[in-house]
Amino acid sequence: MTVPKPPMRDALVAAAFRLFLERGYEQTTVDDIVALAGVGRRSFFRYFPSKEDVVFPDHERCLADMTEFLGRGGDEHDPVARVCDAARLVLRMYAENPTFSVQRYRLTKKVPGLRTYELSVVWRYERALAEYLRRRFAGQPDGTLRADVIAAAVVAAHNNGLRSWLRSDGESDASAEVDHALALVQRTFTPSAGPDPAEDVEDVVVLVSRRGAPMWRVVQEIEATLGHPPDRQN
Amino acid sequence: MTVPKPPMRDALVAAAFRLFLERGYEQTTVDDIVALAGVGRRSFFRYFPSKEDVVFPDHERCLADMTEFLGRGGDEHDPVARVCDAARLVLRMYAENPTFSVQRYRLTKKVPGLRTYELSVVWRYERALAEYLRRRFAGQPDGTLRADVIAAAVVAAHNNGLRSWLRSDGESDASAEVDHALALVQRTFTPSAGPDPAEDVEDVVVLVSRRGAPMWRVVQEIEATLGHPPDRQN
DNA sequence: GTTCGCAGGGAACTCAGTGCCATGCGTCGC
DNA sequence: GCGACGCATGGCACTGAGTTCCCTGCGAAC
Repeated sequence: MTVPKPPMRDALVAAAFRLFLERGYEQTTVDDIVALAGVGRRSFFRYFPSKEDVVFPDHERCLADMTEFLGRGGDEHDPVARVCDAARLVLRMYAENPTFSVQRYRLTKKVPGLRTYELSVVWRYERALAEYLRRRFAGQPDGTLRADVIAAAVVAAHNNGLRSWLRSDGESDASAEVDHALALVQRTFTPSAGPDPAEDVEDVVVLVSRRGAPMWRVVQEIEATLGHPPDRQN
Repeated sequence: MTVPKPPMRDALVAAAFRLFLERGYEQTTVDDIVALAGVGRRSFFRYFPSKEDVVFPDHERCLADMTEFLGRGGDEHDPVARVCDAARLVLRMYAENPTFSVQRYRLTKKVPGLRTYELSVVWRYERALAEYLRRRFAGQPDGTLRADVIAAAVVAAHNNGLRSWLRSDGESDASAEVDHALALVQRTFTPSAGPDPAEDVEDVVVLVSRRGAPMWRVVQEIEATLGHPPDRQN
């Protein structure tokens, strides 16, 4: 894998952020960065495909981590809980370098180009989650639709918590914020999570009489059958 | 407002798409476009801030329409239903020019730069929806969180239906696809004020053997049992 | 007719990103 | 020890997007 870290890459990131912070992103040219880092211009683009990439130096690795996390099974767990855990990987990356994350947040908030770039990164996370859910929901009615919607909701909740933390300059409790946000999503999409500590589930047997009934009605019926009420809102 | 349509703008769009389709987006330079349209290069950037903008010539107007739609009251309706209706404005714009929309879809699917640009456009729609919901949910616990999540879910559902329609080359029923997708979201987030359209649902009978099973597993079983989308409301 | 305003044209510039090749440097084979 | 090879880096020139500044033509107003 990535055995030792290339020093040049880090030097470029450091130089870039120094200049971005003191004179702004758009006012800084790639030539400025490489001059400060003392390397050739061509080398910059060897490490970063574009000027924007230097602002998000670790997202590529994080995305790979998430893909790997979702790739290795976990199919015995609730799919929604699984993607929530996957989202927490991103939070962890942000939380590893609070000051860096806050600085970057301020940058992306100001510069439209960086905001757009960030969107494309977030989109890739969302697609990874959605693809996983699509696999888990394969064959189910509206499987891909539910997968897309849940993935989007998870990402939105995660970002809501994350940004709340970033706005506090990293003072608040990032995990608590995101956990709270993700809990809401999980509650919403896991149809009335009752005693959830899932163990042996082989012996689930279901009988539904009326095939034409709407799904939400079926769920309601199940909830009534199981005995715990659908704890709506809070 | 925009009294008569500027002919030059349309000429540029037409010329651009001719070239994009026959030789690809990245293989077409702005100089190629203005040469074909018979206008000066400078004029292109007067009408479109960037090369990408020529691919989405009407989104700016649509976004203004949505903002206006959400701006004028409607506060007596269900907020979720309201943003769903707002999302349908976008669908309508796509449906107005099916062939154009399908061509553009194929382009954006291939070209990463256009995909990214589209994301930034979609993001602005999502923000408009979220801002509206934040206003509606102001003062409520987790108001902004719920606003962000619901906006994301609505956009995801809309896009799911929209893309399904685009993939069918505009043959399927766009409204039906999107209505179906948005209905799922609305059902999920509207605090279940009872069975909504409530028709023949009395005869749903369910039997679940194992009470300790996780809810998601039960639902999965039900869906497998039903084997088909149970709630296709035509 | 002169003047004002404005839509468009055009040259020249900045800067991101790419392709090509030279250079330096360490390692391996002999 | 010596050439061969691979690899990281630097240098340079080129394309193409986007911008700045200024020119031209044309219609309306006075």
